[in-house]
Amino acid sequence: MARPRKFDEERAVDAALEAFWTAGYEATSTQDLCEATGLGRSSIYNAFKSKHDLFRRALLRYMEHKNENIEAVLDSGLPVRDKLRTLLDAIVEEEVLYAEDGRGCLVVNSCIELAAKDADVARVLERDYQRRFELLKAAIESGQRDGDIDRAKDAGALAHFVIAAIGGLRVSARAGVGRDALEGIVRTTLDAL
Amino acid sequence: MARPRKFDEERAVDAALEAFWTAGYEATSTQDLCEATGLGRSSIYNAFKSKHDLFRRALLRYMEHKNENIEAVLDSGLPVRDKLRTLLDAIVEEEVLYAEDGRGCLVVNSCIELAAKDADVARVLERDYQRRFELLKAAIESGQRDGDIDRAKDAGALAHFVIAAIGGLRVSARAGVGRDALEGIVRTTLDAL
DNA sequence: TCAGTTTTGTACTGGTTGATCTAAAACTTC
DNA sequence: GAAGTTTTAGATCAACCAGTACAAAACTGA
Repeated sequence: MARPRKFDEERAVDAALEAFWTAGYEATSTQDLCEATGLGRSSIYNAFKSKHDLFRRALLRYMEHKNENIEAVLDSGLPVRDKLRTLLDAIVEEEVLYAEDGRGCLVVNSCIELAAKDADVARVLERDYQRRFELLKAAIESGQRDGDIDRAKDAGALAHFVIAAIGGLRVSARAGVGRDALEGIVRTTLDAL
Repeated sequence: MARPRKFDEERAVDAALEAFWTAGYEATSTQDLCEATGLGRSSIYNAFKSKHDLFRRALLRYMEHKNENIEAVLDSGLPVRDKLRTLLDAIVEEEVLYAEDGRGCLVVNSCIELAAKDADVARVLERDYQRRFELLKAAIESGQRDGDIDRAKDAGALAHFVIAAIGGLRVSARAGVGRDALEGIVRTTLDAL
């Protein structure tokens, strides 16, 4: 039919993700995106409608990847408390690791940078939150059936609490809190369940 | 000596704060700052070294104001748990209120937007964290002496936990979580102490 | 081989960015 | 009222912004 594309669209999204992740949406210029993807302006604007559209794709990809990891942990046969501990420990590990190149979590970053002024992104973030909420709530309810978590407690409230704890962990990490203190926060959070 | 200034520097910082608060550092242009303060370019650059310097001043002012409020609550004669409940309830109130014009907390916003790439701002944020940490730790220790909080627990760890909870509340609020769920998070947080 | 189609490289758009320069205006002190 | 000092207004700076226009290149199917 016609001239074929020389690049893989998914790869390009991944590269763009890397750029947005490290610098944020506003601070990433289209030039940066060209350099990160190795593509020319035309190729990018031909494959994606706009910088905003490319960001949306990158964000969705990030969420997909992150949620797969979460599901993997929650689908394991471990007792709930261990599942949640694994999840929270991973956040600490990640933040301590990322602290060096200073990128944090793209979802949290986007909540702060964009949710208020970008209705489109806000909708994506809200849907992602809902998905994580359902996953966590189901895990907690299952833990209640197993007797690992007090049945008198509201599983939904606990799920919201765990998600908030993760966000808090990430903000604190960016504020300069060290590994030990972060691990303390994880312990206190788990004690609350 | 010379021509006197026609404007109040503090007022200008306040106006700039308002602008940075609503849009973030990067997204606020020097033109926006001129309009927000009602000053000309020259006046701003004469009084402040740069956009960055003005932001720093605005951020410090915001912190000062916020910390005054926190100290006022912690200095009240209330039992610790009530102090902390007051603090957390105020966050929910604030976030639900701000959700309409969508600005959130400038400290949290700056942690996410700038801490990683602006060593200067990072230092300011770290010092602010430390200050809030000390205030909370002291309040919790006092609560332990009163018998309101389990003495076996580490006051420092609890203080870190409370700060993280506040950050988490703010991120969740920006992700679209509603008042009821936020209040649930507050309840769970208080139960953990 | 050639018509048809898509991708790609390059130049360019109008607009905005943070910051500076110059000179006039405004004030104090002597 | 003049000398000296600072603030102000407005023009201006090069650099960069997201996005587009256009034509050459590269491929497919006939």
